[in-house]
Amino acid sequence: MHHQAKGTRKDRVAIKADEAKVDLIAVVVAVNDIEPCVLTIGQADILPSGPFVLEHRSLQSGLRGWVEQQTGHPLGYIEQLYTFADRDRIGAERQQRAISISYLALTRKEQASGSSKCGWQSWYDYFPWEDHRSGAPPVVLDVLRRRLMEWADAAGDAAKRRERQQRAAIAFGFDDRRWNEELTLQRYELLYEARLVEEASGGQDEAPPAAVSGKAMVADHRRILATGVARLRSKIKYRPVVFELMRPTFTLLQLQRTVEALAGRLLNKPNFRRLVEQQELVEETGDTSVDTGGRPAKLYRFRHAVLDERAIAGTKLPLARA
Amino acid sequence: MHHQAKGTRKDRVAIKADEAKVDLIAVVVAVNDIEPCVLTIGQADILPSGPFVLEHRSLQSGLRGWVEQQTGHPLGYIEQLYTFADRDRIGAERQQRAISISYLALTRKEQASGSSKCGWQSWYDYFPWEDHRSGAPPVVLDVLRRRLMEWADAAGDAAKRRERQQRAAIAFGFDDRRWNEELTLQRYELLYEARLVEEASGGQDEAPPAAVSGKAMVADHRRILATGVARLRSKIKYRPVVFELMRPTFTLLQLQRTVEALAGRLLNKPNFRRLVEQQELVEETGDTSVDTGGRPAKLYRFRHAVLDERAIAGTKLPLARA
DNA sequence: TCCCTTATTGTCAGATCGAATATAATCGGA
DNA sequence: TCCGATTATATTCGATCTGACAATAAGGGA
Repeated sequence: MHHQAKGTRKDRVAIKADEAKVDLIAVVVAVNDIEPCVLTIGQADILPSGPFVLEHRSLQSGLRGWVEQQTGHPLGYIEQLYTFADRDRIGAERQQRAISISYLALTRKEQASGSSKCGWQSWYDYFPWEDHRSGAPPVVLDVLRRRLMEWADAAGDAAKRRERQQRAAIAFGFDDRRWNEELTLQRYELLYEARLVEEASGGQDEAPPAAVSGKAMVADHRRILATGVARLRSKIKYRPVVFELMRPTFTLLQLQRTVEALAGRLLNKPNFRRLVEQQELVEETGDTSVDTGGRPAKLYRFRHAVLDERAIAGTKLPLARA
Repeated sequence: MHHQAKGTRKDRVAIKADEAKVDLIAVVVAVNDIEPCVLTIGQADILPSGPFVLEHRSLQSGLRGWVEQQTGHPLGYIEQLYTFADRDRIGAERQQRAISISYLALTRKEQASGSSKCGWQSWYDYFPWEDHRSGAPPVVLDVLRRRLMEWADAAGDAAKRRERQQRAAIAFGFDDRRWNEELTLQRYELLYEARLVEEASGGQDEAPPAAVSGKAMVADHRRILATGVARLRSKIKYRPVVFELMRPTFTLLQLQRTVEALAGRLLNKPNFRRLVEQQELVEETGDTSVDTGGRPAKLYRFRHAVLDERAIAGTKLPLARA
């Protein structure tokens, strides 16, 4: 659908030469007990992906096809993340554009039919600084903080130094600022800019700290993963998407642990209960769980009716600030 | 970046044949006084767009180029909206995919260098049912309501009828439900599905009501516009993007009118003031406005510092519920 | 039975939000 | 110049929401 108000006709000629290769790429998320996981292939450094071809009915179905073929895992909920235009890729014979359309998908591990080369990897292997469930990880953040300050000090003028310091402080919550779990992407991009992640330092350039900078991924996959994490952390606050990650029935504590795993921070139990219940997101099944010590917990199921009733209105899960 | 875990090599062959044409398309928004406007070309039925070609450094710069060329209007703030894969377009000689990457852009009308064939058109010419600043528009909604109920009744079984009724009621706030201004896209899609907008009824099919179904646009441009409206209505609540639409200095009432124009609903004046001030989004210039009757209003400017300080944290403009 | 663990319910103060009211400043006309 | 119309700005009040903490309930094991 190309409309020209004015301009020359030579564009018409250019169009033929400017076709692009379109890739679909998936951030598939599941949570088991307390770890948020992403589906990977290869050496746990590649996100499932493949080209969008004519056979595909739609972008979504193309994505489902590739993920299922590469990992044997059928997808449920999916949503578009972002579209990147990768730098002119080296097309052997001629210049060509590569477009990557990324998606976020939510499932449960069990749905996997024990297939081949796919693996589930914890988010926090790639982003060790993102898990604040036991407080801010001290070792990791101390190292990163030092390296970030060095990076800031290396800037040209004083204004730039201050700007870098402030950016780092906001993103990572330095100087008794509040940690904001939604800034995952900004944090990764900051570390990239400061060459503190492997992907940024062409090779062993400035040798970033080992266990603190996280596991690297191919190309820009880790950045896409960060985009997915950020999106999901934001979305669980106003849409009932967590339930895509839950078993058909669950206890409220399991639900809470799942949210906490995604958010990377702990919640207040009574308050969590209150909000889930007063929003009527769940209903009791009547059963109780076989639990591990302590009083048995009631089992709940998601009230699918809310999807119709409130249709995307307001469904906020409260994330504690403490 | 195409990674295969397994699968045949024949994909490699397919890739060459499966290149796609990529289009960039822009929803450019400005507000003057009290009307939210979108930048159009043609008979006010086309959004600025053009192919993404090799000359473009990036998607964003490509978009800026096309908009500036077609409308003479430079863009400031832009953000990606959504990527569509249009149904296999009729490529004359061979099958080909068409990908549309849509963007939302915010500017001010004055920045236009009085250029050629472009025009600003009120949102509400395309979506007359979306403007609730003087209450729900009675004529429009009454007609739509009747037509939607007819559509619901035309469904096969009773379950489907009820489901359609409920969807319509939620989207449009029937039966003393609350009007949710963010559901612009759902409402348009519902009307499309019910064939109450011109784009859906192939030609003069079911002749939708004239002034109530709004001005039509080419292809799926009106749907993209609806996506932009919905995104912006959502975003102004948690990011200080309104200021992209304001002059360098403004009164608080002007700011409020702008937000109201976008949201399509009225706000409570003291409360609006309170939130803007307590979030320190603005600072006084010291001047007062030459106004139209009544006490002169202080002039404010946006505190650009908040962009650094809070970096995308929480900046909610309160939209009244009444 | 006591104690430990976890579930579930309840309370309370502070922050927030919506609505309404009160005061201030300017203009235009009597 | 005084008055009222108009708009800006400031303040108050009550309802609701939120976060933090405390209290009670129900099971298992020693």
